[in-house]
Amino acid sequence: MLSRCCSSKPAPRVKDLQALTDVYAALADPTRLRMLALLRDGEICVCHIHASLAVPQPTASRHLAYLRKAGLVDARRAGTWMHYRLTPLDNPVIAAVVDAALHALSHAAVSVRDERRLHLARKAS
Amino acid sequence: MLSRCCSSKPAPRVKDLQALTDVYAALADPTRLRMLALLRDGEICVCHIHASLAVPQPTASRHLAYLRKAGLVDARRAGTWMHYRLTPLDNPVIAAVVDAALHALSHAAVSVRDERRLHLARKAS
DNA sequence: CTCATATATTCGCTCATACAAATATGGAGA
DNA sequence: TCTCCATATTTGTATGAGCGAATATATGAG
Repeated sequence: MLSRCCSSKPAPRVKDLQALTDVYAALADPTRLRMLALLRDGEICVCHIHASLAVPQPTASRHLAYLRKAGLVDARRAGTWMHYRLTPLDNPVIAAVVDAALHALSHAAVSVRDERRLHLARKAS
Repeated sequence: MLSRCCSSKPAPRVKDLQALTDVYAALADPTRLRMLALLRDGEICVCHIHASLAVPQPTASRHLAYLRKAGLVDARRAGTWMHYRLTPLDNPVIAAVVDAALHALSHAAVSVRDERRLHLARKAS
């Protein structure tokens, strides 16, 4: 049987599976996973994201738009630059899924490399 | 920075992101999620799966093959019947991701309904 | 061997997404 | 206003997954 867990919490719900499958679809791409891993430490502008991941700028923009539509990231304009950050998720069930992804990403070698490039890019600017 | 967690464990690794994105792609479908939720309680034969989910048999078979190729389920033949069960995952990082999915599914109303139909189907046979 | 049942695969189609390249938008500063 | 730079979107194309319907395989019974 589906065990009754976290019964003390305010009854998180996943009404239908659509919300869940949308999140998983957003996570099912290496470029988007690398972006989320980078954003773990706070907001980053698009220029640094596409430099750190070494992907073309339109590609970065498209994937960030995808993540934004999926509700996983927020954007903030500051002059010419757009800064992206992880969305604080209100649904604890979804939040746990995303946390598991971020945790898994911390074990990926490519994320460590991306982060190193991010620090270099930030120092250079 | 990507925080150093579970440092006491035997160094789980995600060499490239392919393994991770494959898992997320497998999870990005409502039928497959419902199947995994059902399999949480142990192995089930295909006939009960497609009856519980109320999907055509070829659809059930196709999605089960997908999950098997993704390494999330195993199959065992017993005469005419095929019994599927969750694969014990050796990679703890991947296992945590799947556990998060199963936990999320325990909060989905549709999973509760599927499970009820499973009990009815088993009683009837 | 033949039939019936359980499971798997193929076919034809549609839709969504990925990419590269080009173009458009929008703010900053001269 | 004009121009540059950062960012976003569009276009055209290719790939891949989903489904329903039909068909194929495999096991057990007679």
